[in-house]
Amino acid sequence: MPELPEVEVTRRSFAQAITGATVVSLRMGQALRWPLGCAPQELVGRRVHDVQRRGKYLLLALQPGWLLLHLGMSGSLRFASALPAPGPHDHMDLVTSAGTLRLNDPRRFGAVVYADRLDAGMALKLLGGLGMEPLSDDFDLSRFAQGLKARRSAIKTVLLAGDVVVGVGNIYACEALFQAGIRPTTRASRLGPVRVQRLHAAIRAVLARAVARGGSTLRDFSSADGQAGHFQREAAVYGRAGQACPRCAKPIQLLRQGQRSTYFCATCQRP
DNA sequence: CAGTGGGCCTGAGTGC
DNA sequence: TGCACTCAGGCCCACT
Repeated sequence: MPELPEVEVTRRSFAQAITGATVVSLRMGQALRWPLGCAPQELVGRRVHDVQRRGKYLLLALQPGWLLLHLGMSGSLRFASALPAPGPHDHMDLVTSAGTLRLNDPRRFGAVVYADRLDAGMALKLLGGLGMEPLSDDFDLSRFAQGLKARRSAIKTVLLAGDVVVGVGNIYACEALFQAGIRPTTRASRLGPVRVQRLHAAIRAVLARAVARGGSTLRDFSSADGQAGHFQREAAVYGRAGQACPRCAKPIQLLRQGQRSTYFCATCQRP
């Protein structure tokens, strides 16, 4: 489940290698979440001059234009000079002068979208509503507090929604709330300044550490150079229902919020 | 208007 | 062994 750390680790694993390369061809396989938005051959000859990230989107800066990539839930990228023939779940091969960027995504929740510019059309629709970047200076404590104050739903739901802060998926929402000592069901608007500050710091800390560990490999995530992540070994609560809380040794609880599993410690995380 | 829940997908896991 | 069923979850969108 690629969340922000996995997407960032993926970005770092091929950004340097592809920067400066020229698109040789683009092959699209089965339909993904949205259509590409242009004819694949239109991209031939364009130079890739940067690989950026916004939330869980990877943004390939072309000259001219942008290629937006989203890994959905089961997507992963590979970048190599030689790849085997594409399999049934390989939905994109971006062949460049430096190597081929391949998207593999069994569940096809991912997306590859071309946009002339980021501030119009489909790109604006996808990126326009995104919240603050948690690992950048953009993640301002007072704006975070303001954003939470305006929301009456459960804090975990607000984190997942991504319009206050981006990139915090189910795993890292559970972990950050544990680290901050906040019950996932607590209404966001009821968090006081001290707990908001703790949560702000916890989100940064959890995500930064996950990036440093190469992300979480729950099923089969790996970065574009094939490296698996290791953060899942350090998870305090996620996926550990019934096991001892690392802080107080009481059993970790599991509940459903929306359609999602929430893991928490009823002792360490206060409503 | 904010909030909630459905649907998209397929592979792994479970129970009979 | 094999089949039917459930679950995993990011994100858009229809609905309340």
